[in-house]
Amino acid sequence: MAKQAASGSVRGSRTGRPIMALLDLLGRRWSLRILWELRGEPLTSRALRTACDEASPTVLQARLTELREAGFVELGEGGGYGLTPLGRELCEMVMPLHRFAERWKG
Amino acid sequence: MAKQAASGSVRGSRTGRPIMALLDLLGRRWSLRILWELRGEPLTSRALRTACDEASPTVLQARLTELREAGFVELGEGGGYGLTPLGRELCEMVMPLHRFAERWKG
DNA sequence: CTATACGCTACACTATCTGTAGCACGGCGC
DNA sequence: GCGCCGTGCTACAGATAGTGTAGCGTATAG
Repeated sequence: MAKQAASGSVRGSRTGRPIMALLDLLGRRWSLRILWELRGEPLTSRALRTACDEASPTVLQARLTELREAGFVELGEGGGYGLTPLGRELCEMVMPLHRFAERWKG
Repeated sequence: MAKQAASGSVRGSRTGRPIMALLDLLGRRWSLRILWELRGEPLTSRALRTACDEASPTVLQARLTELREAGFVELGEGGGYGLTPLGRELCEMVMPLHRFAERWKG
């Protein structure tokens, strides 16, 4: 499953506008969550799975591959997934959501 | 479809942490896109559908209901969907993604 | 009474996600 | 060598969510 990931066109990028591709990529299940859970130090695939409420490894692996192809996540040499500088930058934009969420459902 | 939306628990909020509920809500297909398309003036359901690349009305309607229950979107008296103050605030956090996306896939 | 547009829904089909199991590879103790 | 874990990653059946087309009920015109 999950095949046509990032290389040339992500679903939603039919218009060619990068923002649409990004919105689509982040709008898939667990994408935002993965970015969020990786905000600290790198996690192994299993630690990530635990952090993500035991989501099925199938999707996690698919998202991880997509996010890697997009250049946001990388697999460290000694194992464990971490954010690339680009991914960390993206993560910075997600962080404010934390405080927002607290106010939203407090 | 689309039943257990926002009221008490959104999928992913099993831990009770608001950020997870928000991340989950925004991580559904078209959620972010809808927020993005509504950044300007209110749109009618059909205009929104057109803006969203002719996505099926089924999901759009489902997302719209969820976002309305979450308090981010509202249906104006004379028709047309617009952002609530809270939704506009959330949208402000999505906006920076535009420039980021441009640099990402230039 | 048409004609149009609104928000919204039904329904069959397809894509995507879930949950459980298990693979190949690599270290580590024995 | 041997098992024993822990990696990253995959298979596959069943469940869920999304797609695309059609159409409803209401309202506002002409």
